[in-house]
Amino acid sequence: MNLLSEVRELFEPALTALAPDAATLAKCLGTIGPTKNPTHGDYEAKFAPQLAAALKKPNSEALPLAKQVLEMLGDDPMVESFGTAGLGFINIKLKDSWIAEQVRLIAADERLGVANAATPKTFVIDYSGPNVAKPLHVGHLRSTIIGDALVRILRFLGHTVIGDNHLGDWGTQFGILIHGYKNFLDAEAFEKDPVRELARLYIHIKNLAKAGDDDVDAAAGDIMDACRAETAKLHAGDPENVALWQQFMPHCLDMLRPIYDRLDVKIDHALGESFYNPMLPSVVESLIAKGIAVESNGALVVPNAKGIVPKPDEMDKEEPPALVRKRDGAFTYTTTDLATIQYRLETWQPDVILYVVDARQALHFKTLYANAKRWLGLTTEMQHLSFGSVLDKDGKPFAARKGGAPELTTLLDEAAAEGLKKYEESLAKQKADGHDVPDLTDARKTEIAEAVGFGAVKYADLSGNRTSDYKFDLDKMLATTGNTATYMQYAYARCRSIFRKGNADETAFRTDPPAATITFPAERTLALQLLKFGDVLAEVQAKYEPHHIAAYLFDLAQAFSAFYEAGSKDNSRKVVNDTNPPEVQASRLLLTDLTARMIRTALDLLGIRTVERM
RNA sequence: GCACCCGUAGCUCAAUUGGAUAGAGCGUUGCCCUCCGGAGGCAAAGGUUACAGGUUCAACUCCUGUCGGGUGUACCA
Repeated sequence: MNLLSEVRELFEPALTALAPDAATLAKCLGTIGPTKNPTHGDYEAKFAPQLAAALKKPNSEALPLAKQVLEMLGDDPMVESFGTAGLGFINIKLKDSWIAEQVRLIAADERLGVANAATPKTFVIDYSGPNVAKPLHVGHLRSTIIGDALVRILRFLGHTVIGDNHLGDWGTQFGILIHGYKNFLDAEAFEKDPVRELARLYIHIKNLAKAGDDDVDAAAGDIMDACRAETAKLHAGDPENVALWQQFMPHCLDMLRPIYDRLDVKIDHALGESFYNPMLPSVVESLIAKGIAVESNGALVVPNAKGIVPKPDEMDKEEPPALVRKRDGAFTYTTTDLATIQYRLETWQPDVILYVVDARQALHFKTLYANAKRWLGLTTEMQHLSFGSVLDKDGKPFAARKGGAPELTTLLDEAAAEGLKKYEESLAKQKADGHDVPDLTDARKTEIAEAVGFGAVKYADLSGNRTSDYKFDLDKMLATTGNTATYMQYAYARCRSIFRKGNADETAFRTDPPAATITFPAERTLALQLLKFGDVLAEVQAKYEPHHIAAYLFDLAQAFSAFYEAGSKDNSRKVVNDTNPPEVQASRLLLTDLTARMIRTALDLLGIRTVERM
């Protein structure tokens, strides 16, 4: 079920006959879409002015052209009526009976009418990628959440998706840990809880270094040099430091695991920088052999896009080259990323590689792609899906200066606490209003609290398409009214409750659904909205923009609310009402159950949980 | 200096990628539970889409310039 495609197919024969070339045809079909303004009907086609222009006809010919197209179409079981307006815009109203029948069809489908991709592809999605030696903070959230949603969505659409967590497990942060371990270790604490002690050491060193920055203690300023020296020794294969790295790594991964678990994020692979370390010398050799990398200033570089290596004093006019080996012989992240691309191509043969990484690395990915292309001659689509960096409530960057970004663990704790608070408030209110509400077990309450709290945090990331910076505002993030995950979760629980009240056989409704009928406007709006899920997923896939799902869900939940509210003013419009004809009640229960399934499926694609009661 | 991203209601964000009257949520104001779940619904107020030009039947969207914010600018990743 792809509603938009079906509408476009209606017009395709006529437009093919009239359009002078394929480009015009595609452009004309592209103007067909859902209406913004409901008075214009359900769908609209705005190709007439463009088609007239392509045919070198004056604008006054657009409206007659639109009418000519409509005459070529004839009748269709889908369409109630066509209309034309203004310059030649065509308005399309779908037939109620057709909508109702489509609803019944998608209800019988496990996939809710969403077709598998016509040409399944293999995707590698590179996301999350934290530096493992330090506690995660909110800045790591976006990549993890957006990447996870894309994995879920593309997989649902029938693609092969490989998620890869490109851990930062080989950098300076380990020098910090090693230096800390050698100089500031609390052996007893390390024995008891290595994860906590490593985190403490990291923060301790950073604080010392920070003090040095402010010239409070000049000697402390040298501490980062000491850490860098430890990093260099590690990379040079110093046995003691390598042994420490091997000792630390499992603990570092232990720090990450609970966070991913709480977020319901499972990443297929975690091939970090260290994994590629052994391959780097051969990458560089190959770059030299193919004449791609050249020596400059003692370092080994790949020339910039213009094919030149600017001299140091020209660097402010020309783009810099990409450094693949430093003067001291160490490799860079460009080298690692090239090795990573090569490994991914050989191992998975992907059609597409997506990087979910913040916008500051835009230039790096641009040159990386160009260089990988020259080096490997790859045709694989590579795309950097960028997003802005984290700002504080006042819009200032979370600089390393003061405070810094809150830790993720703390954020998740607060989110769950807030979820619990909201639940208990709601519970108290319902009791005060004389409702008979069952006391749930603590386990159930925790389930609700986490669904609500974590859902709120995720939704904050997934409901917007901002490529600009991300303003971190805990209160807004955890809001549970309005356009939030909670609103959708609540709508779900309410659908489930109403369906239970209808006392109908759920399984039958999902395998051999009753006929749907449309009896009032809000019911029609809901039914039509249910048919649009496939269109939305197609759009999400085309642009890798999950936020359209959030917009869809909000529209759906609102459509359901309006459908439901209609019953509070008019008993004949209630979903469950024994005085209504049985087939009317069955149809409304079908819409209710289908709404619930749709919300649950769509939230699941965003990685957000639902609960049966809340 | 150069390059990239961004600027939409008081705040946070949408806008079918050039289409009809720029839409939501929060906040503000006023309504709606004799209840099929009020974590809800209805309504009002709030806009020269940063500014100035240009392109065309049509511009938040494309082009040029200005202002403001962010980021990047080879030996950190």
